[in-house]
Amino acid sequence: MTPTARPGGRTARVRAQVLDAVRAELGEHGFDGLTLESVAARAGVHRATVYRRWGDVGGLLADVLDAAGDDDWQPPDTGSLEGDLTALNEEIQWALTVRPSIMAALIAASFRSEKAAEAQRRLWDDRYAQCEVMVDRAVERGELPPGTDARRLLVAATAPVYHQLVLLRTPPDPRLPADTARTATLAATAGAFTTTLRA
Amino acid sequence: MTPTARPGGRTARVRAQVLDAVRAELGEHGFDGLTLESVAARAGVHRATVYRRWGDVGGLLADVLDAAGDDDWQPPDTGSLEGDLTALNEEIQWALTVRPSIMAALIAASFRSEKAAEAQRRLWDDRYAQCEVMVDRAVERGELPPGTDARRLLVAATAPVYHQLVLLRTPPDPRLPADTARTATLAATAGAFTTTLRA
DNA sequence: ATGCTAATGCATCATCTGTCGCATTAGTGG
DNA sequence: CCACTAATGCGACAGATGATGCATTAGCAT
Repeated sequence: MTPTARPGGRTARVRAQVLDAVRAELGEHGFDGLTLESVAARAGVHRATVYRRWGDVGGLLADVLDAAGDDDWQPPDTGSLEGDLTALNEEIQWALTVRPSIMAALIAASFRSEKAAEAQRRLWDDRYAQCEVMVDRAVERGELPPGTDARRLLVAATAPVYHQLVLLRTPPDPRLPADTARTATLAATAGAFTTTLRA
Repeated sequence: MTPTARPGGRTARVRAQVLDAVRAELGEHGFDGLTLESVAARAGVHRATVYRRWGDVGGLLADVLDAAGDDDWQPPDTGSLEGDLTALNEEIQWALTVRPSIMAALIAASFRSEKAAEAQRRLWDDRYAQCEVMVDRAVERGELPPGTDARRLLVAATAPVYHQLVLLRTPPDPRLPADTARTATLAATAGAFTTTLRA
């Protein structure tokens, strides 16, 4: 949006109507049933407007994510690395299984829509960067050796959750977040992610 | 295919032409450029035939996978668990980055096509089941404690590779397969995947 | 209030995706 | 060889997706 854009009443109202419609359609019909036409109809907004402003389903989902505006999200801080990773994985599992799951839809859309892929990338970059503090705290507490590569640890801790729920499409298992967190913690404690231990 | 189907000359030839065309189109235009129309045109086969027989792009990719017929695939056997997991991850990394990557395309298509999703599921079930022998061997060698959950270990060892290459879309890193294998091995050695150690 | 223009609605068009009835060809068994 | 029918080609159609020119409405600055 350029500085001359009009965020006034109608523009904002259209956006709100459309994003509400996305959430409603996604909740009722799932990702497969989410079309630009159905969103426009439900929002009472003209198709051309939706195409012009959001481009494709991926663009819609990306904007739903933007509108959620989790700017105040904080990484978990439970007092232990394993607790932090478990809490983080619980959040991820929730985000992927809740109905409607914007996250799951965004991932699915990202294979077809550059807008969705970009939004996905930004979100993950932000979240992983923010979570690095969990690793810093663990090092300070003496739980982890200094020089632990935070990003690699975080990916190792969270990837199985995404893998099971998104790629393998297995039903959510309530133990998955904690199991995966424990695995990563054991590996990290053993120095799996320290850069100084690798020649 | 029912017992009365005709795998005779023309039917087999059409299939071969179409599957070759899929590979060629995927290699030249990527997943985004892969359409049923382009495949039919390139194969010199009528669109209606391709729709009838394969249904959608996912069906085409699933059949390419079937035709590859890796019935003789064996899990790696390097003499150590870490070596086996590293070799397995190298194969996965290769399969996801080679051009044309049937695997990457199948994953992308699986969010839109039940045929692709089903083919994906079967392939993963088969591969993970076949790889369990790697864990059995490690237990026999005394590398792992008895009662190690093979599936959980294999998912933990491979999920970061898929996560980085498929979901995060990061460029392939030649150290990724070995790093990830080492992480899973350290965790497994520490008992992360033993069912008896968890109350 | 007026002028300017961003944003939206409308109607229409083009292209893509998916399907279907009919005709033709190919493969099999007797 | 003939009969049967699975598989394919053809042409046409329907609906979905995406885009566009023009008209209208809305938001902002003066």
